[in-house]
Amino acid sequence: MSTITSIDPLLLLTIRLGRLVTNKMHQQLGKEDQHLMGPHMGIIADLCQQDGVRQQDLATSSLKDKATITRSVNFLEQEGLVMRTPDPTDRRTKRIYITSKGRQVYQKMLPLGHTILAQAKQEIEAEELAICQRVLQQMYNNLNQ
Amino acid sequence: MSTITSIDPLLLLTIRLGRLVTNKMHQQLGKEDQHLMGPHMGIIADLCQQDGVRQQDLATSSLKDKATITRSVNFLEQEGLVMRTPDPTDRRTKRIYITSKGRQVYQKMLPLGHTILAQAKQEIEAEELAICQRVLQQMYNNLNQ
DNA sequence: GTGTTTCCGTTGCGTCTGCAACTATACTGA
DNA sequence: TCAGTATAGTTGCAGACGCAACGGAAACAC
Repeated sequence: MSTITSIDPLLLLTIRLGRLVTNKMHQQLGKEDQHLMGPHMGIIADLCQQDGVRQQDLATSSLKDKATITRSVNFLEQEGLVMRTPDPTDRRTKRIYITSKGRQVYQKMLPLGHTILAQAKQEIEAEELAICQRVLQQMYNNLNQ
Repeated sequence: MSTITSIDPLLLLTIRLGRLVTNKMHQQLGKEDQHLMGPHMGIIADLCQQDGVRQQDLATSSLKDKATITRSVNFLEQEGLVMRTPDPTDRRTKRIYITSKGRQVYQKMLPLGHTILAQAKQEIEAEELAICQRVLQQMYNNLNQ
């Protein structure tokens, strides 16, 4: 992080907003669930939308290194939230499936997330939110070519 | 990071955009300067705008822990980019000043940053960029109360 | 077939990070 | 004045991360 985000106010905001949201989320979780929060939950959320993907897919969608994904999946597998199954046609790859316990945890996190989001977006017009999202997406695409 | 950013597309974008920009920045730096990039440069950028602040101030402005700032300032001091001087009226605090070498490094990073920013913002109307920034700021304020 | 290249996942290593505990100093109120 | 509290910075510790190197498996060349 940093250098460039310290130059440009818009990008600085993106970083700060992300940090702030994460902190809020963590505060409002019960002690027994805090160890589940954090970077691993992004994978759970991903899997709830598309199950049975490869670790490499999770890496690209989250913009993290595949090594990091390996370790996250290790953790989630130990916690019983996901399952690793070998791909029948390609012995290199492993397909990741979410378990029912994994879905439960996700359902538990969702309302918390929605509350924080509602607070963040209050008193902002829907149209302006849409523009904001479109601009960020465009910037991302511009850099990602 | 994550949980919530995986739920909300706008917040997911903020995280991804920040990561992408950092990666780009790092790619375009010469080998001998890459070790200067990274989280420490945010402090340099901060100091170029307001010199002689406390470490705690740097922590709050960057939303990082004061322990992290301590270690960053250690690094920057070793590299000769900043100076720690005791506060004359409060023996607990130390004032951080940027050195001329620090300013030089910052001036070196600036054009690189502007290039990447120009690429990111190309073909986006100024007005929409302004709206985007305003929305993010508002969301930040909403959460930060 | 064999050799080369490419891809998936794992592991080792170093860096960045926050939290908690600590020291030293400043402040506050009886 | 003195006890209690708050604050600035440091350090130990553990978690998360990326990069580089590796092994196994596929794909492609010839």
